[in-house]
Amino acid sequence: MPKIILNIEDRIFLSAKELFYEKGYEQANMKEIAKRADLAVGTLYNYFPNKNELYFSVLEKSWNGTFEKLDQLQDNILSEKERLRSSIALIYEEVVDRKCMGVQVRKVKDLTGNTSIKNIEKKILCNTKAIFKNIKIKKQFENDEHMLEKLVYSLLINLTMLVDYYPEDKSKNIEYLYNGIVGFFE
Amino acid sequence: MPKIILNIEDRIFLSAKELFYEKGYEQANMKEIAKRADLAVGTLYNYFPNKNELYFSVLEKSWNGTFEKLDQLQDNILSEKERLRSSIALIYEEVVDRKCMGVQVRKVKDLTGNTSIKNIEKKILCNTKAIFKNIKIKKQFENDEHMLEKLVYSLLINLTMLVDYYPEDKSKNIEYLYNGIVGFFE
Amino acid sequence: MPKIILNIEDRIFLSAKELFYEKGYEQANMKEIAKRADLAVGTLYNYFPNKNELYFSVLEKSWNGTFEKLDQLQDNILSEKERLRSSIALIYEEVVDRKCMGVQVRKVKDLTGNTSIKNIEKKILCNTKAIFKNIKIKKQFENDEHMLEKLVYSLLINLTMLVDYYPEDKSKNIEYLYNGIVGFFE
Amino acid sequence: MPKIILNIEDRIFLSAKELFYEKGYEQANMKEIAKRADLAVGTLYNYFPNKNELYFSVLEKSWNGTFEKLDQLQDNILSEKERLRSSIALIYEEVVDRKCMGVQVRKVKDLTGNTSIKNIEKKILCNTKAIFKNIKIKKQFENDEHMLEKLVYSLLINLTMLVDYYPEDKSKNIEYLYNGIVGFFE
DNA sequence: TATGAATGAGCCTTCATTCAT
DNA sequence: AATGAATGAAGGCTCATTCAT
Repeated sequence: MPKIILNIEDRIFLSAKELFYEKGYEQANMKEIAKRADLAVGTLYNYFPNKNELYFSVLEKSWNGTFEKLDQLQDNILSEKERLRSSIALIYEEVVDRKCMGVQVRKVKDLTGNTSIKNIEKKILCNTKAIFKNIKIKKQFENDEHMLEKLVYSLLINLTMLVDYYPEDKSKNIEYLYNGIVGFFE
Repeated sequence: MPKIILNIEDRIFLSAKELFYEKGYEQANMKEIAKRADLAVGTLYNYFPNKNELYFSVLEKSWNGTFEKLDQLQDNILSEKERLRSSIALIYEEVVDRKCMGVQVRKVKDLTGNTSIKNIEKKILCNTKAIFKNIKIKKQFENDEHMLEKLVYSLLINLTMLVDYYPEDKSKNIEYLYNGIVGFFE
Repeated sequence: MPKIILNIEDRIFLSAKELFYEKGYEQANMKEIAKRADLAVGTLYNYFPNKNELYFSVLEKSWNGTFEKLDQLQDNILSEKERLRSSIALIYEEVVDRKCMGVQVRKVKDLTGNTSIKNIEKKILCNTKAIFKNIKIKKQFENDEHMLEKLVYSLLINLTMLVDYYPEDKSKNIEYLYNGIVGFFE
Repeated sequence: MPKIILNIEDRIFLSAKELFYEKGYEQANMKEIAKRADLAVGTLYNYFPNKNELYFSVLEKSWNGTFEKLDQLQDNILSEKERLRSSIALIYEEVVDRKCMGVQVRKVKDLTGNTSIKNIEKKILCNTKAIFKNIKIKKQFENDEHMLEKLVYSLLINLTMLVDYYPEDKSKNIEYLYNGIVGFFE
């Protein structure tokens, strides 16, 4: 298989994604991101105005790819529960293979006055909620208006944790996630 | 009620706990920790060799308090499920009221070569596992040897997320956490 | 009136002059100079070896234009004092309308080891001195061998200051400058 | 004479004043200011929040010293013209000996939104104007409402120029400055 | 022992200059 | 000859840590 030569923006994207994923926002630094992308620091700034926006761009773009695949999946002719399981499996693989970045972004500095973070979260929330479409929540939880949101956040952070702590357990992890969710549905 | 005069170590502990909790490891800085403890920066270094170890000490001590209370709870004469619910409620209150610091510590710098983090995680794991004592896991999950660990981590990160995102929902949040777990038990 | 199409060198000259005049040497940057000249940065370097020499070239050329006009003025059949007043008025208008760059160039970086600055100053000095031709200095200042030079520098920096601080006061400013000088002549 | 050991603030003040004087705002850099003061960069920031405010503080303090001496001079029992000459001589010596910083501060970046510059200029203007107290302007200039201001600025920039270009000419320079001004008075 | 000013490595960012196209 | 993306040295500033008092 021929080695794919990435264009510069993709190289920055990949390098930044890896480093933000490995070290988190604070520990990752621009010099190292540039180095890993085999570029000079200045070049990063031709594509992104600063570290903060690079972070959010990477975060968003990294999720956008996942959302597209998720969208396609929702059109499949599967039972609701089967679709849910497949969706979880898909997100799981995305996080593992593409090192999708975390959801717990609240503690990251946001120089735009927290609008960037809020927007990204909203988007992630919105897109991931779709996997619960047509599934009915148990009566006892109907009075919790944030139920779906909680399930989304819960799914995502549990998934991140499992990938991080038990990287070998793929199928068991997916089963775990699925089971943690269906308990809330009829 | 007389104001309790805390000794210096406790003052550092409290101040550091608050700031690490509010701002996270990176954004919290030693000068501010000292200031809030009404001490000089140098004094911090008489009690803790550096910021990193201060962080881990605070993290550990902060959990130790919770573990003690958790221990006492396990001796109560309650049904297993009731004990579980109470335990979850207890941890929830600890995190909210006493500003217990997070579990997701993997991304924090660890100058000891990650031994500190590992140790603390092990301890948290071990102590929290106790809340599942005598509860039987569903057959279908018996082959997952890390099941209990996963439940612990899951409980703790979900709890942190709920406290962070839905601070007003206390009782619903506890119900959510409880339900997310019992689904794995018979 | 047809738009005059300037050649590249003139476009650079104009753009650079404007920006150096508006922002000073440090704050003006090559990218913006290129942009205003509707050129690529690289093109600037085909005409001038670096920012520093561009600056001095522009400075010199900018004064050359003024010197030519000044030269023509000296041939007029006017009384000495009238010629002096007209010369001052001419320089004043040059600085205002054509955004002639300043004289106080000593504090600007000079990569040539200050030879460029010295040369330009000498030239400005020499050419501006001409406006004092045939005018006799008062006895009491005859022993100051730099008298004429001082008058030139003084005229130029005062002029710059007046244009900068009191841009609305044109005729009063010229009167001020004239009066500041004639006091030294018989 | 014993070497005076300056306290840190004075060392910063002196070092910064020298460098700003020699190189101007842009060319002077914090590392070098620190080095010349035999201090670490961080120390500068314990005394001044940033380069910009350091500059303005130095500028202001540097003039304040001069103003005090100027004040004392105004009380002397001298004729108006003699007082004027002495005042000019005093300012001249200040600029030479103490490397008083320039007045032409307009082109310096002002992060406070130009309020700092405006305030300092106003102060310099106000204090230096005092040397013209009780001296009557010639009729022909009475209609120029900025006359005194212009004379102040003019005096100061001419002085700076003379010190810069003809450092050896002290007494002739003072004579030049005096003469350039009295021409505007009766 | 407590203090807090001094330290300086290290970070983000800018911008004059280069060079492959 | 013109282009403009890539380069990387250099600058301002922060903050964990030290150490003289």
